[in-house]
Amino acid sequence: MNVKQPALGVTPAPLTHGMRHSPSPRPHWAPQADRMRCMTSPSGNFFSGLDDGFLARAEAMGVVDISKPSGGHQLMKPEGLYGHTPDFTGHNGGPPRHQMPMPPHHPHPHHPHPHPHHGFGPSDSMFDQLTAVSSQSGGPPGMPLGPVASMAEHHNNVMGGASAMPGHAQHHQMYPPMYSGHPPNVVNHPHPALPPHPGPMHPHQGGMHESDCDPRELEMFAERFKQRRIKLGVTQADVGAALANLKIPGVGCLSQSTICRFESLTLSHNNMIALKPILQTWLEDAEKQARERKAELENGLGGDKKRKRTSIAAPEKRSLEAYFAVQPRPSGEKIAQIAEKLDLKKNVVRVWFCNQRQKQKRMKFSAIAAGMGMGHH
DNA sequence: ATGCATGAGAG
DNA sequence: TCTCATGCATA
Repeated sequence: MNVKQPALGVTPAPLTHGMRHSPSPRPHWAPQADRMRCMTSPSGNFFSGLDDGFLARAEAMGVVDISKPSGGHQLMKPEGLYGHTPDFTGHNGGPPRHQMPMPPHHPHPHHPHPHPHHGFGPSDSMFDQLTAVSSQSGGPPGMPLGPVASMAEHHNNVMGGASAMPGHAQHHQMYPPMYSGHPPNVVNHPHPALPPHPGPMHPHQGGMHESDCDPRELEMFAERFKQRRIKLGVTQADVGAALANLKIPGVGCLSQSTICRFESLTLSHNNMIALKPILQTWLEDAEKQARERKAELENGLGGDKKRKRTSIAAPEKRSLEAYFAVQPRPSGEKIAQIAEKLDLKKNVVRVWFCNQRQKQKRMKFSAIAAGMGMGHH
């Protein structure tokens, strides 16, 4: 039932266009130093020695736990059989949501999860093995992208800062396709030609300004958005589903996850910028409707197959983190080696690294703001 | 709220 | 094969 629709992405090209050029004030998402431990050392490529040395050393340090490749992972049961589960998320691939700003949904409980971050301190020897970290991906760190291929291309530079990471200067995909992931719920139509630039998004939200690229601005918006959303009694999932009702070309619905990430600023900067106008439009629309309803009152009127999710055990995860610290971009071969050592599927390891890299890049304004000397909150 | 996964687009 | 946007499933 909840078939994924090959819809295009949510973000209509123009969405992001408008301000693409504004010089990003600064590297928005400061790479999290901690994790960014991609040290470099004169001796060649770190992982090259993985098979032997690295692992052994890491293990010795208690960083890597090779001793128990106890099938580091297990697949979780499809059904969320936890006796309980359903919090607001319960209706995930569920039925289409009702209208928009709908009825006040119960506030959702949330369990804070402290993530104990293991402070594995790779020894020097470990790092000595690494270095040219992303030599392959090559681009000069901190550099905004090189090849100014197409017009469209330079658009995505709003965040050239992305290249703060060693191996990230490589490609910069164009903006439009941005949201072309595989949005299951996105109910929009492939919108082929979207004017390259202007006509920002929607009449509703008043056009984009450079301020929209400002991390602080985004942070504030996200905060306000959340508060107002809650005030409307709408859940994150509701918002995501309601987006489709906006009828904005190319914009379909989004998942609770995405809305949540938007509010918590854990999306990439580009993504935040692209989504902002959409959510802003929704918010204004929803509040308007709420007002209308209120006025009326005062006037006396009146699934299918579930995907398995691999769960990587703590020891294996620690090992992966240790590897990641040394080399966030291991080659396919290294990945295979790691996978074997940890008794994980190669693909699982590969995806883990991809996700880890992506995670690093997520916007965390708190951190950024702090780094910017913005002592608020 | 977040971990792991998918898939498009780019190189 | 990587990045990136995004989602499902789960804690």
